[in-house]
Amino acid sequence: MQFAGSPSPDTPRMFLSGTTQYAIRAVIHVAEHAADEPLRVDDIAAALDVPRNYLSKTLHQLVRAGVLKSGRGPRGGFQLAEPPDALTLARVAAPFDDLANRQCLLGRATCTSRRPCSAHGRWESISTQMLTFFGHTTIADLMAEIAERPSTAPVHDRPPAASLRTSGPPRGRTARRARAAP
Amino acid sequence: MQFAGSPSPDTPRMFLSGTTQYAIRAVIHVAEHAADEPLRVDDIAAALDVPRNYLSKTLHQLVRAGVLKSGRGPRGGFQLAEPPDALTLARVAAPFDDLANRQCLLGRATCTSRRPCSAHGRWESISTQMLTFFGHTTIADLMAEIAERPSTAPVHDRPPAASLRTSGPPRGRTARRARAAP
DNA sequence: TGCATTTATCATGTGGATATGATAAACTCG
DNA sequence: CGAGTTTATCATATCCACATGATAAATGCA
Repeated sequence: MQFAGSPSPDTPRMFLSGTTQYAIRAVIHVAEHAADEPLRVDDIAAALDVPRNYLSKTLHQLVRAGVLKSGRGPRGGFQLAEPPDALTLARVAAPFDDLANRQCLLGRATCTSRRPCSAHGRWESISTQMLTFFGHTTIADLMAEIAERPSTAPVHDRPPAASLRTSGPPRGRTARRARAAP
Repeated sequence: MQFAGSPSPDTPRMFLSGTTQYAIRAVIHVAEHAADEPLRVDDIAAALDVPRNYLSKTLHQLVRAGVLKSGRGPRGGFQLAEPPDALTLARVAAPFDDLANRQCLLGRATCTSRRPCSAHGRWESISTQMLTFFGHTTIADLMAEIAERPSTAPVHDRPPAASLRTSGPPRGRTARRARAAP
């Protein structure tokens, strides 16, 4: 099956907004790092290759949404506010994109669940599957396996990760970031 | 399951662009009318409750795409260029929204079919179903039954719809369009 | 032919998503 | 405390989807 070879717009319309994509990727990236060491915006932005200042604002929204924790100053940065298997994509996307509230496929003002339009029923099953996907898939599901660990083991049975900083040992701070300060 | 009660944006992001929605609805509306009488922009815009001039431009793009035919002057207007069961949603949407070319869910530049990102496989099956939906659903599938019809019958167990008009009896043509010209 | 009708095209406006740069505020540590 | 680091916030800038209004071009008909 091969859709019409029309001219079509340059940038295909994305399912998730750019900001939502940034948010999910950022949370995944944070989750893939040691939980006891916060990640700075600069590092996240560099890793994702997205604009730093814009990402900063986006991360802040995730903090307000309770997805991330943040701290300022030296040793500041971002950490997960909850374990990765508790963070669904819907939860991460919520501040930017209300996935649950997608309405009539054709934008008909008169289309309701009472009087659905002709496209409604046909689209609904797919639409429902999408909601389920975003509601059930968690950040843990999308994390790359870190270091040693049976490659496909579910994230569940991992040790509690030392209570997310707040008290852990200083841990060296071995010269990450070779950026020369001017 | 109940997504986070976040503030969330005012206008939920639509799956199809507004213009694509206009286009599909317009084509359905044209298809629901007698094939031998062109429909004017004013009538279509009024029926869909969308801005007239903008719709005009959109309809013209459908003409260039071979979905509609148009004529100017008195007795001008728009008609289908092909029978409704030959017009898939993908075909109608193509000039505005390249559905087939949706890329990585998370917008990752490095995500390819060779090296898919962690979200890729999980999303793919849903994504594929959407493509199939738009590639298989036709305008004929979405047309309201014209004239007499059992009011709430589910769409399934309906008789095959008599090869979808194209040759049925003229079916009345009772005084449409009562606009008094000034 | 001349006029009314209707689509085609052009010029421009508006709002939101995305992005940038500068400044303020909070935090750590010598 | 004071200096350096890092997030939080503010003030704009840009681009595109969507929209508006005016004008041009084509068509049918008296």
